Amino acid sequence: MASVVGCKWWTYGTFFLPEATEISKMGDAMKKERIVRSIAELRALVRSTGLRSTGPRVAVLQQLQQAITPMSHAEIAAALEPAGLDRATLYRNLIDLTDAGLLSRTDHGDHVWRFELRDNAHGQPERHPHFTCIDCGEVECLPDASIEVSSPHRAPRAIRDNHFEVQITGLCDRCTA
Amino acid sequence: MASVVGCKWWTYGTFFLPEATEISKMGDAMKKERIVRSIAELRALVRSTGLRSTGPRVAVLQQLQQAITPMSHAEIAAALEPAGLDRATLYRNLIDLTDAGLLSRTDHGDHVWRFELRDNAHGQPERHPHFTCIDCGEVECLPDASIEVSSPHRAPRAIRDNHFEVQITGLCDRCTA
DNA sequence: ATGTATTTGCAACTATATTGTAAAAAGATT
DNA sequence: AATCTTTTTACAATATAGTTGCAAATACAT
Repeated sequence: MASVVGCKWWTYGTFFLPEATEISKMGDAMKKERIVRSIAELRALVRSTGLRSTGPRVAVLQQLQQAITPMSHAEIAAALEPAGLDRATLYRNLIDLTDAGLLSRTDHGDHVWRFELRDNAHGQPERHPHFTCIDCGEVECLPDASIEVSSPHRAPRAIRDNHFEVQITGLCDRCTA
Repeated sequence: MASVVGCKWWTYGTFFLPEATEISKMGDAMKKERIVRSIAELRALVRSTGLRSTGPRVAVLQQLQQAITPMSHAEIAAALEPAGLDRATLYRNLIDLTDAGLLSRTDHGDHVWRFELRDNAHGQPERHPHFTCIDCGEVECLPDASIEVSSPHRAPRAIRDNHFEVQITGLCDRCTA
């Protein structure tokens, strides 16, 4: 008799996200921007992109909306594998949700892909620069206003048109001390 | 009788670098900064760091001093493996030369480590921002003056102290068209 | 020339990410 | 609610990137 295997995601809700990330650590600016969506809203959000609303996808979105910084595949897997999520499925979902425009996938200078919930609230996707510590790897969100990119002659048009992402690397305060 | 294997690097010189990268593609600013060192100078440079001057190391430096943009491990390997350089040796040398301060290792936002000759000519290591195309992956060096980072309250100290690297991603002119 | 520590080349290995697939689930239709 | 079609999942197998172990070869100080 075959052992019972299969999807453990037939329940949407409480058993996801065993450890909630501490939202209290967020800066005020980040807190203000944050929109916390219900399970039903997340399901609708997924379906609005044409993708089907599945347990793993909602769990990923719910995890990321609780995160205070972009999360790597490994970090998300650590949070959701205990509940039965498959690593390959997670990879595919992260790519699918990114292609669908719900997530952004960035390499913050430390050679690790990190995923972040995109806030498309105001039509234009919200954007802010990130600071990554070259020592401990911690990623910090910076206010948008902190970077001024001038456009010298010969600079790519994307810079002149303000269509770009900025990534800063250095030693964080904790690792400097 | 054992087959003849071993180091093919006993000759320093001409047979390295089968295809020279086109220096003519460089912008004027980059050209001006460029210092082209002889084999003897490169050997001395390596030894000045405490590392031994070996064929593979000099070949790597010579390759990078001809490159107009940072090069990935794969690109360097493609250039030097035909001459007999081992992949693992290349990995180790890139790390060693980086640790010694002769190279910089950066991820330009596309999840590929790239290496660049550092110009320590004026005591302070030269630094400039990079622009990486999110479509074709091409990396472009930008003039240092093009980025202005203001330091808002709560920003990491490294930003205030001007100790950081800047990486910009977007669509390059070719991929925009 | 000789001796010693470093470095190389090769192979084995780990970690990270992708692909193939049968079975299961989502959502549309009845 | 039952059925149907397409998408998605879970597991396995595979690919890719990077690291480690070690005997032989090399660099370079003496």
